[in-house]
Formats: sequence, C-alpha cells, structure tokens
Amino acid sequence: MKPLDPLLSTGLRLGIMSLLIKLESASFVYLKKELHATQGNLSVQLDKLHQKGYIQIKKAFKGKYPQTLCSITPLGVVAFKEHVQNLKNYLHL
Amino acid sequence: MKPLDPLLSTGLRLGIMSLLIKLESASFVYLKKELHATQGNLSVQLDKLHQKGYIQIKKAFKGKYPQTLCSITPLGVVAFKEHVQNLKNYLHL
DNA sequence: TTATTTGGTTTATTATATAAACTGGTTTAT
DNA sequence: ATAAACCAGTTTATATAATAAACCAAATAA
Repeated sequence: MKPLDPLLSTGLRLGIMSLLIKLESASFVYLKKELHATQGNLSVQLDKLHQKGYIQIKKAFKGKYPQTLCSITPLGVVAFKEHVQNLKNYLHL
Repeated sequence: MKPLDPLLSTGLRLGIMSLLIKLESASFVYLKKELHATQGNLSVQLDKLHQKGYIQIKKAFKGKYPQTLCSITPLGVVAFKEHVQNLKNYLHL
C-alpha cells in the first residue's frame, strides 16, 4: 500500500484538481460555487496547489472586475493520475 | 460534488478501513506493519475510527502479550462504501 | 454619498496529524 | 537476580493544516 499524496487527500483540493483536469481552465468564482467553498479557504488551497506546481494561476480582468483563472499543469496531471491509480488499491476497484 | 468524509480522507485511516473491509479482523501489529504506521499515530487513528463507530476494538492476550484486535462495524462498511461511491465522482471512474 | 456587491487576500482560530516520550509487562543476557 | 533489550501499546506535546473571520480595493446601486 503506497502512501497517498496528502495534497490530494482533502475534499476541497481534490475537488479543485478534479474539475481542472476536466475543464483545463476555471475561474475562482466558478470553483467557489461548484465546490461550495468559502473564499478564504479556496484562496489558501489554490495557493498550496500552486506552490507545489500542480496548478497555474493567471490574474486578469473580466470587464472591470479582477478575475483569477486556474488551470492544471502537466505535473498536476501526473500527480492526479497517480493518485487515482494509488487510490484504487485502497478502494478495491 | 458531495463533500467527502474527512474521517476517510487521510491515507492511514483509509488504509485501515481498506484492510478491515477485506479481512474483517486485524491486529494492531498487523495494521502497523502493513500500513507502515508508527504506533502512536496508529493508536490515535484507530481511536478516532472507533469513536465514530466505524470499527470495533477488542483487547485480549495472545500468550502473555496483550493484543488489540480490530474489525469493521456495519456502520463502517456503509461509510466506506459511500465514500468509494462519492470518490468516483472526483476521480472520473 | 454612503451602502452594498464583487472578487478576492490576510490573519487568527481551531482542528488534525505526527512524533516523542511514557507505561506495563516479557524475554534475554550477565 | 538484575540490567538491558524487546513487545504492545497509550498519552502528551508539537508541528501542520483547515477553516472562519476580518480585511482590502474597486465597482455598482440606492
């Protein structure tokens, strides 16, 4: 039984990665609504994923409002897929 | 996306449940070796699973040494299976 | 113009995980 | 017989993480 990546073990961070691997890009606001997350928590968890190089963050403006756009990195894709493979051993799938 | 059960999100606790749902009974020592866990950590995590009613703990003696035997409860089985179903949405399985 | 809303970040609090130290007893070596 | 090492854990302390609360800056509405 291989140890699991703690960065992908919490619901919120796994949710972020789960969405980003499908969508390839999502805004802060979208993630917040989709994952029922608070702003503060989402901000912090995005930061952690970013610091580990799992996601990329681009800041821009949508009209007059700021917008934070997130996308998964190649490293993030690998980490997510490995995590899924690993989890299968735990879940008996 | 339903929120995930935090009690089943960490590697060690998920590992414990994963083994117990297969074996229906395992000793402290066996779990420790199988999951590469420290005694202290394993002790604490078993307690948490027990307090939530996910596992049962029996203390006995094996020869002259004490032995802690763990088994999953019906509630634990349900929780584990629901967690697996939930996770599938995150993992795209 | 002063509230309220949007889109966040930062800081503080709470909870969690892990490691270190301790307990209680057994076996082995001296 | 006594000390040292080992077995099977628990308790406590410390480090890390998750969450909530407070804050910031600008835009819009009343």
